[in-house]
Amino acid sequence: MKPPSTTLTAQELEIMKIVWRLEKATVRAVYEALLERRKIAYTTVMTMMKILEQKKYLSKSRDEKAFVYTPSAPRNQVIRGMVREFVDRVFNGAAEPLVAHLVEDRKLSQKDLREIARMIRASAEGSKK
Amino acid sequence: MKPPSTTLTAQELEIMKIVWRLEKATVRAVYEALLERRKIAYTTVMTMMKILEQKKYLSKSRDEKAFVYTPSAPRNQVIRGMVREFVDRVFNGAAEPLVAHLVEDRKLSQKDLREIARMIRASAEGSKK
DNA sequence: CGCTTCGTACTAACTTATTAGTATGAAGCC
DNA sequence: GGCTTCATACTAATAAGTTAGTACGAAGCG
Repeated sequence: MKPPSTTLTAQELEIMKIVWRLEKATVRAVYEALLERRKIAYTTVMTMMKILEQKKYLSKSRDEKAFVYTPSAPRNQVIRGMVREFVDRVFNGAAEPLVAHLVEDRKLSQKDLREIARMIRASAEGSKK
Repeated sequence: MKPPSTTLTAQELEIMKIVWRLEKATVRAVYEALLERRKIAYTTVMTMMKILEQKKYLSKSRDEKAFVYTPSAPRNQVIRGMVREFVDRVFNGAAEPLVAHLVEDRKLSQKDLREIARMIRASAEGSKK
């Protein structure tokens, strides 16, 4: 009785990004957005979106001619889940080493660093009070 | 002429974590370490380690009776690659939103936050000079 | 020496992911 | 009305990942 898989694969995430951006989209709209990046068949997109519906990331409703898909959960919530899963899988749940990697790898600009420092202060305030 | 796949899957990473910890290991050693967590067959571990050798994450050398596997690359380097891939795939290369999620999700303790602040200062020093 | 243990190589079964083709029906145009 | 367009449902082919069984040789033991 286990829910099978449920995590977003790389290509599923690509599609979700598009639907989040458009807020709602038909298969055709997603197909055309994807075409700008790579060759893909219309039916392939349809299959993927059907899977995303099964996985509960999208829900569909009929509108005139074609189905319109909308995200079942906000982007932030889903991404947060992916970050959690990644931190658990790679760092056994410890987030600090991940940030250490980002800092060492110069993935963060000076502006980013200032922004993070600001968030840290805000977070410290929030949990102090 | 492209190298097929090359990324570490979840179970491959589990094995790599063990080998990194032991520094070098036979199939049996990894098998026994894995058994503490879950039921798995000896030959399954062997197959996985053979795949890891093909993917160039492990290299083997004969020692007395059995093969001894050693990591081909240091842990930090491989993990850094995984972080990069994740940041690219999920955040289109932007690391700052990832940290924002960690902060919002309270994944970082006060101690972590202080440590990160320290790293940020060190990084600022390093790039300033 | 014959039997058990340990190790490797090879093979296999099953699952999930990825991509796309075919069939079919509704809608619109000339 | 017949042809093209667009949409869905169903089917399929391939690849990758996961797990493990079988065959077989070497080593050690009683």
